[in-house]
Amino acid sequence: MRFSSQREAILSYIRGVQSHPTALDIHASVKKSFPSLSLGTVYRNLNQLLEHHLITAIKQDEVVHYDGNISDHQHFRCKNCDSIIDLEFPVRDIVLEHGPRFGHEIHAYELYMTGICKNCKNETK
Amino acid sequence: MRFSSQREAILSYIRGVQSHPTALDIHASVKKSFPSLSLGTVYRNLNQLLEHHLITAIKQDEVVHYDGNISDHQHFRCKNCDSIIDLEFPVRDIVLEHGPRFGHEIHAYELYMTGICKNCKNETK
DNA sequence: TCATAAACAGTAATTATTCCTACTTATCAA
DNA sequence: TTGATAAGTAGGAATAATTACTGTTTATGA
Repeated sequence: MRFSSQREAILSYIRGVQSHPTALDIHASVKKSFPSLSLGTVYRNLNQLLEHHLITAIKQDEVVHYDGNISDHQHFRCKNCDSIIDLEFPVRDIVLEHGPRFGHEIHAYELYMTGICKNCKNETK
Repeated sequence: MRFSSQREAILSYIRGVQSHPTALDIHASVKKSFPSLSLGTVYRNLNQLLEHHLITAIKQDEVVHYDGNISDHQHFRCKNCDSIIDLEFPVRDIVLEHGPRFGHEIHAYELYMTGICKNCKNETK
């Protein structure tokens, strides 16, 4: 995989934010420094970066969100403000403990939660 | 919510299979007994059934899959044969145990796994 | 420096899902 | 049992996220 300046800009943008941006978000932001950046290029690069495991995708929503944090963690989406928040649960442990008895080869897992985030909960009080 | 014959046919089809069908699958199958059934009707009913918690949706794939089993369970998708298999992990326990310390109100959770299923693993041996 | 494979921009195409409209049907009160 | 009406349906148009295509540009290794 080559590293074009567009690709680097896209990757460093994703790595630099906590917000789990969508392809459109990424396009809008990176376009500021690359005015000619096309949306197709964003998608192509996202797929390349995914294939090389440099980023991950969150697909539970209608739109795909991307995450530059590739450490083992989970996601929580607030139904009120729609933000996606990183959380850490010991999912790996229960997958390793209970997984083997089903007989399948489990390569990856993902725990996704929804509800009302701390901020929204306090605001409505 | 009224119960039209189409709606009943769609629900009983989903409840009667283990395969986690897509809207197209459901349309194709239920159309055999309701030749005039339109795809729009299938989608509208799926959304109604979801709202009333009579079915659940699996959104990790490119296409949405539907599940008539509303008990607490998890899903595993085989990357080889693409089938989705029900599994039971004690996810509820770790969400109840570790969830509260983050301060968010967790309403729902979903653990999704991918890998190679038992059958495909044995076939390639 | 050059050859070439990969990447790019721009645009067209695809596809799952939703929306819209006119018609039909289930339900419930009189 | 009959009407009124709100909900449901079929069929097709519209939407929107994503992918594919084309001709041009650029990164990389020899």
